[in-house]
Amino acid sequence: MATIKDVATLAGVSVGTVSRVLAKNDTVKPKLLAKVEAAVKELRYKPNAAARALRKNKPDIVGLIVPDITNPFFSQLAKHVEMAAAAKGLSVMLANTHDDPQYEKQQIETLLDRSPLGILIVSASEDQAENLDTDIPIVAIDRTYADYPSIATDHEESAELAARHLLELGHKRIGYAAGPQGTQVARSRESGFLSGLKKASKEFNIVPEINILRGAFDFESGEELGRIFLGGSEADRPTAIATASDQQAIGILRTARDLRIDVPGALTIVGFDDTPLAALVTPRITTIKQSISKMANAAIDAIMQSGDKATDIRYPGQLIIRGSSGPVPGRQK
Amino acid sequence: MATIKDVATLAGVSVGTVSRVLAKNDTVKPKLLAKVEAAVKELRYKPNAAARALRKNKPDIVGLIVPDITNPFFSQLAKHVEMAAAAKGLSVMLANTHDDPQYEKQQIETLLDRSPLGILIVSASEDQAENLDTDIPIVAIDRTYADYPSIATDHEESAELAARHLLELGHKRIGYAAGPQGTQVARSRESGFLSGLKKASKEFNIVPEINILRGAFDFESGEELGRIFLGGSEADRPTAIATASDQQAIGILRTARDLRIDVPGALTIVGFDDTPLAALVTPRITTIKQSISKMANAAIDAIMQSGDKATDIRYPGQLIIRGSSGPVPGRQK
DNA sequence: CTGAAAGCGCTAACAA
DNA sequence: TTGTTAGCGCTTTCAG
Repeated sequence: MATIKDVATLAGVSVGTVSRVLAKNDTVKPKLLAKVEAAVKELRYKPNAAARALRKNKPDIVGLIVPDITNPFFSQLAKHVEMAAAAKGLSVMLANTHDDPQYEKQQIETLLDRSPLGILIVSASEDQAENLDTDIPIVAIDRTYADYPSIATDHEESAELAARHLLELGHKRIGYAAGPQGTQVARSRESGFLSGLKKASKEFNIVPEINILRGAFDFESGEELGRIFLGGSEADRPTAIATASDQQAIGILRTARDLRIDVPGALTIVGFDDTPLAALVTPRITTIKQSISKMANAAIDAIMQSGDKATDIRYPGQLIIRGSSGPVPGRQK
Repeated sequence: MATIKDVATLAGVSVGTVSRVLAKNDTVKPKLLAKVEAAVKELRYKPNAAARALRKNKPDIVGLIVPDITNPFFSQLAKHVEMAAAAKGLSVMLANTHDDPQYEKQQIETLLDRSPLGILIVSASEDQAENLDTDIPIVAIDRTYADYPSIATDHEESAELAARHLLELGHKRIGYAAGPQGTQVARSRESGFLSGLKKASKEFNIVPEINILRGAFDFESGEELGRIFLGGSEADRPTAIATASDQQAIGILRTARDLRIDVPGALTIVGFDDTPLAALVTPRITTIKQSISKMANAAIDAIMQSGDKATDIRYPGQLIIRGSSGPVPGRQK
């Protein structure tokens, strides 16, 4: 590979001059400028990123750590992070933790070794995590991570939206499929749902019977919980189930279909996340949408500000009403 | 940030010695080694990646360029690439092209500027692309890219599997939802399906009537094509439709459901890719599975060999039979 | 406006 | 076994 020296020699100028034209420093005479540009072209010269980084000591990559890029929510996040980063001239380094705190630690270390501008993390270890021994700014997305600033949807408030929606539709026997209790995000959604129920209870004059079941965020867990929720007689089982994730919701939908329970006729289902999947199944799932692009942009901004003011940011979720939710059976439309 | 010099000073040794212990060079006396390690710890010393890269001139990142990380197939690919890379001590840089050849070019350029070990690309521009002006090894995955070696599923042969499956089930009126003709991969799958039909035609003694419709790979396109395929009378419309992607298959499934056409009772649907989605919908979709992890590993290997022997690799696809395919209506099970 | 030269932090000879 | 030192390719003073 050609170096800046080669270019300088070929153009008959000094390396300083070449560097100047590369930096678009306008203090170079047109004549020399042309010569240099010609030389650059001829030698197919590409400045060496490592040398530049070393000299300027200003990294232009950000690390993104997610539990599993295969999860639609995270892949959307990755996409938006990449876009937000690209808009600022940053590149993103991707790492998966496979939901393993041990592996997560390792991934963070190797990422840190690359001395990035900062690290964005959707943690698998959440609050058990300890603060890192580094000056590189770290910001948590979607969940918390140790004491680092976190940017997320207001899970509590968002889950309230779902609760309110169900009561508004007249549902009384309500199920809630919660996420793993080890995660802050699952706990927030659950408590938010409960408090939402309480608040809306007065407004709609309904005292709901609530049944909470807990599992993982994934599809299989949804199926499983669904079987428990829907195993009872028609008079016993919930007429509406809210969940902590779209995957759970879809799992429950499957179970409902297996049991020949009509959705939304006999059962209303509400998801969380608004993953693309939610709009693909039949019926399309009513869910809570998170502002992924806003979070991504805020995260990049936070990193670029070197995380000077380490403030948490919360974005409201948005209720997206689709085909999977309807009025309680027996009530006129 | 502390430098190697600081460590050397604190430990009372030379930078060379520090460098040696960092390199795990065993020619350092235990006494000094201990001192150095203590100093490293105390100063929280982290070697500077840029300086190291500059000096060694051996990059340890690979670039991965995909049209859209949000596409389940690509996110799975990204996951496996990341894993394969991590196993070799490499990190991966992610870039999306949003299916835009213009943007793709740009992404490649910025990636190239980071002088990675190599670049893995699932191209959006495919064969229209020109070879790049660089020595950095590039390998195409899933599709071709200019003249670079490509690692992919044998789309032709895999599509034949689908064709054979349909004929084996006794289907005669067959639809094929092809992908965009601008992509090699879509063309291969289509021609493979056709030739598979021809081959199996003798074996099963069926002369199929084939109807080909073309669209994008996505879900919406599937719905649209589905409406055309299934718009005719029951006697006219196909009893089986194979597709170029799972998304198309799911789109068609949706249409079928809207039209109250039973799957697989009245219509068999076969997808392609075996994305997680395929197993989530009802009924689960029969599809062709690609060996993503094998491709990812082969790609990383190819990059690490500096692409000396630029050979294409093709992996066979695998027919995954699930609920969306059944015998032609009227035939006994 | 341009050239010369001093490093950025690190590794790898080469000496000692 | 350890210290010294010459760069890796680039940017950026500082002179001129």
